[in-house]
Amino acid sequence: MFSIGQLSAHTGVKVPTIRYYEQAGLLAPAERSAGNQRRYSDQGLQRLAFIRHARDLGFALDDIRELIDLGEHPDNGCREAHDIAGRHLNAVRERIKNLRRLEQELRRLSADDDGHIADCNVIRSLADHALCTTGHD
Amino acid sequence: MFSIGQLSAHTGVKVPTIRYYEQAGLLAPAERSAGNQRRYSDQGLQRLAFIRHARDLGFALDDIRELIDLGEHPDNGCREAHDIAGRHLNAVRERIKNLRRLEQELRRLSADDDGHIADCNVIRSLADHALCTTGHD
DNA sequence: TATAATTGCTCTAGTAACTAGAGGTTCAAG
DNA sequence: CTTGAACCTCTAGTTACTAGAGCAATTATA
Repeated sequence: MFSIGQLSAHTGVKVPTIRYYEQAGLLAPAERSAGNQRRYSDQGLQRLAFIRHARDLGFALDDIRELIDLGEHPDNGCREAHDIAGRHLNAVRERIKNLRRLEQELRRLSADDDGHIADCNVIRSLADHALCTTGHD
Repeated sequence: MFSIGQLSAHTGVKVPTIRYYEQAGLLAPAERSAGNQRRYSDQGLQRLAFIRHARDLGFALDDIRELIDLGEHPDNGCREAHDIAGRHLNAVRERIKNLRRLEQELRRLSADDDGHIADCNVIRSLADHALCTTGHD
């Protein structure tokens, strides 16, 4: 049995965040000690590690809730789990594309200029979208 | 002079968002009509376009506030503006790197398997970080 | 010009995913 | 047995908006 602090140390998830996950319904309400402090089993640790991992991969809490549900009903095939992961993969690819365009323009925007604000590329480029070559709309 | 709706149409920024920017101090309080409705000049439009563009590029509102300040004090060189943009560029590159790793793992995780939840890659991989090859910690 | 439809106003509250703080209790070490 | 760290609950703050209530102004049509 771990205290919440030990669980936190094992998973790298901060203590208030663990409590938050519980009240958000991602973790089942923990057992309590005689003095009302949370106590966790290995199972609780597994569950939190799952959540942590999924969060690291950028899954939203709603998605994670769904994945947990799927994992607990072994009969329902895993097509849905793949759907969630697939959706997320697409979203990630979109984000990479957008960030690449963005990187380009930021690089251009950061190009050296002569140090007078009136001619400052950064300011001017932001002010005048017409100067923008990458079309990020 | 534009109404807030026209400004919105011109810039693609939603009406409540424009009001929000005003109360957040990014836009100067707009002039008002006899009946207390906001009226905007070309200047207001320029400013909002600036904000919009910077937001599209992912700058935080705090950064934008700072960039606006810099743009309004022409004497202060533009080194600081470059600093902000540079910092942001680094952050963007970081994010791209992370997302690439993430894409890899998601792709692996989405690989086909046999449709029984007990053996589902998605669930299993999320549950057991040891299966993860990409080291996203 | 009268009226209806649209747009605008302010204010409050909700969103995601936490984080921080107040004020008090329990636990583990010495 | 006492001290100090870790724990408890609860409320409120964060970012960048978005949604809704309830009412006022403007614009278009009759």
